Amino acid sequence: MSEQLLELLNGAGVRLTGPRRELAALISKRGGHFTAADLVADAAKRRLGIGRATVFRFLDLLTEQGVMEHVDLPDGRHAYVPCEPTHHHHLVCTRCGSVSEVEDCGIDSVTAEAARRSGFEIQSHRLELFGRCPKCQKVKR
Amino acid sequence: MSEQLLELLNGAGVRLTGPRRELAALISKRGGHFTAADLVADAAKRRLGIGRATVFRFLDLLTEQGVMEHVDLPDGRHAYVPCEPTHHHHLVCTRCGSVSEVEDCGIDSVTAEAARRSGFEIQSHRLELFGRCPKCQKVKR
DNA sequence: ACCACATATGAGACCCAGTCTCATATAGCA
DNA sequence: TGCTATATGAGACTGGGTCTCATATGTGGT
Repeated sequence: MSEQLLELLNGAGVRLTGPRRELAALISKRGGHFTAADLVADAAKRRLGIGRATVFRFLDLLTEQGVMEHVDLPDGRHAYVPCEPTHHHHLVCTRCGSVSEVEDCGIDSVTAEAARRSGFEIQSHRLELFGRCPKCQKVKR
Repeated sequence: MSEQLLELLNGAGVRLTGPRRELAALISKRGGHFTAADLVADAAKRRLGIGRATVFRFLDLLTEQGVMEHVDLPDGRHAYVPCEPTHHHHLVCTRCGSVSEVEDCGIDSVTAEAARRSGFEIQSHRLELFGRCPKCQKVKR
């Protein structure tokens, strides 16, 4: 799983450094979303000596490569989520934090309709869905 | 326009204080979105002696009342936008910053489809559309 | 019109996420 | 193996937002 990340970076003209390997492993060990602070804490816990700046730089790098994205949780916190480098939307479980991806599910007709009504020329959009994943639906509320 | 805000607050068991009246006026004077820093600067420019904390508290208050919302601009900046207290989505002009609202444009079928495919039970969603408003489309790029 | 008191305020310290700088280290090619 | 562009860590810095606490003020009851 973290090999995928490294492989991708390899093909993108970036160096495969020690810190990057370690961070890739930490990220893949966390399923779902996490905050930058989580990752910094993970690294600190293992005494890897990785600086905050390096963590943020790595997250930026992954984001540029399209395998990481920002999500704003319903409570306003910022999270990062690993994902496929194609256009898609996120389904975030508000209980366990896991994230699924859905491809376009007919959103184009929605944006077209919004454009028609408003006169806007729509360039991009952001859709985030929050709810309970199948596993968490089974847990009593 | 700012009367609407004040009227609403009046009915919500909050006090109509001087600073709140002034902030309501400043907000209604700005169409579209603005950042908290903008509002702080507006107040400072008029030497109203309003503290930062008061500005943020007022924005929170309006958000609780549903007449103000957070929007994350495509460039990552945080903005506040005044809006109707019903469920809707925002169309943000990336050139002039104006904001329009659109009501549900068939998004329910999209969320239903996403739920079907993923097994998630969807509780809420957030959709933001970015583009050019009718006025800005006429300006040469 | 006044009072009492809950609620709101301003000032500034504080916190957290993220960025920048710069001297040092290192991946990866020749 | 050695060279050099690229990446790193430390820590200062920024910007958005929160907290505290002593003071001020709106408002309901008289």
